[in-house]
Amino acid sequence: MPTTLGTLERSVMDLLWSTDESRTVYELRDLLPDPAPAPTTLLTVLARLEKKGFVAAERSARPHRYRPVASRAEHMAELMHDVLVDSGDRRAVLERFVGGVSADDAATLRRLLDGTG
Amino acid sequence: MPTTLGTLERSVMDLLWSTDESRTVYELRDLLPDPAPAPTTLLTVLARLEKKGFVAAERSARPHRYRPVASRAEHMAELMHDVLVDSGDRRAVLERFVGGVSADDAATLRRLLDGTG
DNA sequence: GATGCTCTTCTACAGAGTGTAGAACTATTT
DNA sequence: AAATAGTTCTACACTCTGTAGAAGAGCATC
Repeated sequence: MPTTLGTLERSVMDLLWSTDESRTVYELRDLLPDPAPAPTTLLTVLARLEKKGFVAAERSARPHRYRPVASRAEHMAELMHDVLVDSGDRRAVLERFVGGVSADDAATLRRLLDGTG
Repeated sequence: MPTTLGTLERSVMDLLWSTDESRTVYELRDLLPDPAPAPTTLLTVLARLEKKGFVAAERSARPHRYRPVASRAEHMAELMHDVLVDSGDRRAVLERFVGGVSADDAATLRRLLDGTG
C-alpha cells in the first residue's frame, strides 16, 4: 500500500487539515473547485484515505463525518523523518538540509533546539 | 511526471549513489540481487530516471555509463525541503520535526546551525 | 565491405494506484 | 409504503512501473 497521495486525495486532505471540524462528503464537494467531483467519487477517495490511515470516519452521524487522523504538521514532519531514516547518511543529509533552509527557518530551528521555541 | 521512485528505480539509484564511479548497465545488473533484471529492463529504467532528471548518461562510452545528477544527500535534503515548502505552516512542521528527532540528530542540528559543524 | 557480435532503442504488456462515477443497496423521513 | 438521502459495490480508463522481446545501430574482424 502506498503512503503517497494522489492529487484529489491530497486536495481532500488539505481541506480536512484546514479546520478542526469534521467534514461530510457534501461539505467537501462544496469546498472543492469547479467542476467538483461526484459525491460517490469523494466517498471512494475517502474510503481509500481511511484504508491508508489518513482519515477516520464517524459513521454514527448520517452524512458520515470525516476527520484527519494526524494534523498536517504531524504528517509533514513524519514524511521528513521517513526521508531521513532511509537516507543512509543522516549527518550528510541534515547538513544539506540545514544549508538549504532560509535564514528564518534556521532561526526557528535554533529556537526550537534551544527550548526557547 | 512523478518525482517519486519505484522499487527498482530506487535500487538502481542506491547503487549509483553508493560510489563516485559511473556505472554501465552490465555492472548494475551484476550488483543487483538475484534474479537480476534483463539488461533491457535496466536500460528502460535508466532512460526513465534520465527523463526524471535523476541520472546523466555518458553516451560517448560504448556501454553507456550512468551517474547520478545529485548525491544521495542532496536528493534527500531536497525531498525534505519539498515537504517543508508545501506543508503550509513551516514553523509547526519544524517544531514537530525537531521534537521527533533523536538526541544525536538534535546535537548534529545544533552544531550545523552554530557553524561548529 | 560483409558478417557476426554487442549494445541500444522501440514497442509492448501486465499489475498497481488513482480519478471517475453509475447501479444497486440501505437508511431516514414523511 | 413511498419518496428521498446517503452509502457501498462495481467498473473502467489512465498513468506509472517492472518487465523484456524484436528490431535496429555501432563495432571488430576477416
